[in-house]
Amino acid sequence: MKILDVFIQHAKSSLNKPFSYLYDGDAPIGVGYRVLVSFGKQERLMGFVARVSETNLTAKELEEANGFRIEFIHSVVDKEPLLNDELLQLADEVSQYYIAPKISVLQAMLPQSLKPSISSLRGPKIAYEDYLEAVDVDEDGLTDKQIESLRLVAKSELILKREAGTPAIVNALLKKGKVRIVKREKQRLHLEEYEKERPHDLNFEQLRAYEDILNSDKDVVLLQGVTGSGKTEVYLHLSEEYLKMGKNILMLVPEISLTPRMVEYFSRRFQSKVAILHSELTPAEKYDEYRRIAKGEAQVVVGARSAVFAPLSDIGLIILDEEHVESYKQDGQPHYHAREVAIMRAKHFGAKVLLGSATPSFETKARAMKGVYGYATILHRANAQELPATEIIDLTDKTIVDRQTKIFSKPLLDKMMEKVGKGEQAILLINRRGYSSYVSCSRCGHIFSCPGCRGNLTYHKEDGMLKCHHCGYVAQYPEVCPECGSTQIMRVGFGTERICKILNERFPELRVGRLDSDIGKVRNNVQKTLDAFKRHEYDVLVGTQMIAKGHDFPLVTLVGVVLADIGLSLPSFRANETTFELIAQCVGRSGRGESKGEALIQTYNPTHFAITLGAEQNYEAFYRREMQNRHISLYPPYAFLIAISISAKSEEKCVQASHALKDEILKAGFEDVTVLGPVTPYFSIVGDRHQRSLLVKYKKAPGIKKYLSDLQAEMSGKGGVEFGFDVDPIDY
DNA sequence: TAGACCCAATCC
DNA sequence: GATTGGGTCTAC
Repeated sequence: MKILDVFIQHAKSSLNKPFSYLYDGDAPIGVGYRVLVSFGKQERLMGFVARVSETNLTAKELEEANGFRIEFIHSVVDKEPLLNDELLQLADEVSQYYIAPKISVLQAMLPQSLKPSISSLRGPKIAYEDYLEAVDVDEDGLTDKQIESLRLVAKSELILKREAGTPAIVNALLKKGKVRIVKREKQRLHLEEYEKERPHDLNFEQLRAYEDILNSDKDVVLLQGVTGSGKTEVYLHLSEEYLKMGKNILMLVPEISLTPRMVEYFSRRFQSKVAILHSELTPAEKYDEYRRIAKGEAQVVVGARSAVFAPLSDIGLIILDEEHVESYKQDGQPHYHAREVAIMRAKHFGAKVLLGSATPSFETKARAMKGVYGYATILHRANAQELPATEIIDLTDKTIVDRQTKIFSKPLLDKMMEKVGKGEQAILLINRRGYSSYVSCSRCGHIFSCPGCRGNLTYHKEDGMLKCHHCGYVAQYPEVCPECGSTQIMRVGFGTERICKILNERFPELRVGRLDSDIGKVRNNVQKTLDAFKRHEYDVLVGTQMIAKGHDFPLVTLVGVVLADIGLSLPSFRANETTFELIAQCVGRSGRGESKGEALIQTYNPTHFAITLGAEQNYEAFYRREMQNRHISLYPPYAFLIAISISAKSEEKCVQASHALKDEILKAGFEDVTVLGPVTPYFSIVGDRHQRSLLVKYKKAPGIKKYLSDLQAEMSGKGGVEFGFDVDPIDY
């Protein structure tokens, strides 16, 4: 008889330990198999086998020896282990580094249909999907959420059922005959066949970088090349070299929308098989691709963050394009960073990691300067284009602001119309992160906020509703102010929607496209909008950071940053860095075709160094200057950070526990550890729990993660207090 | 005093 | 994460 040590599907710190089960069946079993088990009063849970041992004892003897009864598993789910030794070991390493429950790491590594979770059994083999079609758009007697959903369906002709709203809402609409179900065959991934293409010759600088990388004795190399310097060409030549050696390539891009382009590059260049892996594939597509890779049918894998876990073997080279981009760090648990995971994996294979960027993250740049990483540079644009002419526009000068629109300056509007008149295109960039517009009463100043989480509600023109970006609450747009009864309700601030509307009012003939995360929610819409822009169906594209990355639009000769300051006001030690990056990156977007580009940056802080140096694309000066700040205040890369979030139903308990935890850590006797806080985070209540956070800072504190992990195992869950970690947090 | 409601402990 | 059992609150 076998004893199986099993991790239960629930990713909770108090369950982050193996539970023992018995098995004496004939089906093969081992580490990396999933099993169905009962757990307490829960009849059917998924478990993941982490250890197998033989025993000669009977169930009864085992019960006496252990002091508790060991149950038999229900069944073995898999016919073979889900993960190989390399990936199992990686799961351990990631779980330890990020102080995250092991099961959460396994769940992040595997595609939906293979996750150690009971939901994976609903399987990817579904051939049909339910779509919705609007039948009757009369909104009488519907709830706000139902109206929102109905309007969405009506607007989109045919929409996936699960994208139209929660099942409860959609079912209510179905029952009332407002919408009906249309069945459509589920699309499997279709990879295009591309014509083969001969390698392009590298120019002098590219060649030198290529050789520097290839000959470097360092495992990790930073390739710092200005925007438009042809880093991709270097990636392709290096890949060719590694493919020739019989090694495989993992190619990571920061945004899902960048994968198709990269896949095309690789497919055109090599006859080798390319696989795609990212979170917007359907579960079935993802399952197919995952299996293909695991069976060794792919030599190149292209994908976003989670593709770093692709079951590719014999990896020779891992490339992270635009390595500084924040989206490489996962928001939720486990808070892993694809760059660090890539380095862990590369170590196992003896592979090389190539980090490419025009504006490297400070962590990477500092390591390259210290000689920990190798360093290669490309200082000039590939086609010897000049960098765009950049102008900073001071919005505090009221005479320069356009009276009608209030948010645009005259130079920006003039320049935009001039370019469009010449048949060229413009991009307007809005940095909305950490900033939301709101709706308020202009008589009494009442601000409409979300009853659930206190976030401000924002107005959405498309369906005329107020929405909470944080929790998804929806309400009708108010006729009168609930405080004073006034009807003078106004919308303050701006988002992409409003910018588009203002432009349309001011210039009705202008064709304006919009791209932001709201649009991005509907599958493939991002790509459609980008393609349409590329085909010149729009003159101007308004969008968030999404458009500042990677895409090549030859006709774009003007980039306007509508308000550059927003990032600066964020309460983060990275505020300057992200502001600089945004400006430098998007200035680089302009003028990639024949004609010289221009960039205009509107700001209330025209002399701030992050903005002036960003406009010049002077990374080195910015790096030197900002590194002094980091040094003085002891932030990365001069120190390591671990953010701890503490939550409890009672605010008092939460605060108490936070202080207790801080004292505990300080008492533990680590030499140079400081603990900041507790502070109240921006969203102080999530669900029905109050939140506080601590920040642990250290330069060198061996064993601190083990200590924190043990502390969590010991204290978590007691007294209704929970805590979780974010190692190397992005937004602090 | 039954039922509603909340909390904390437990799960192999 | 889900379930439960025991404690307290509350409505009649």
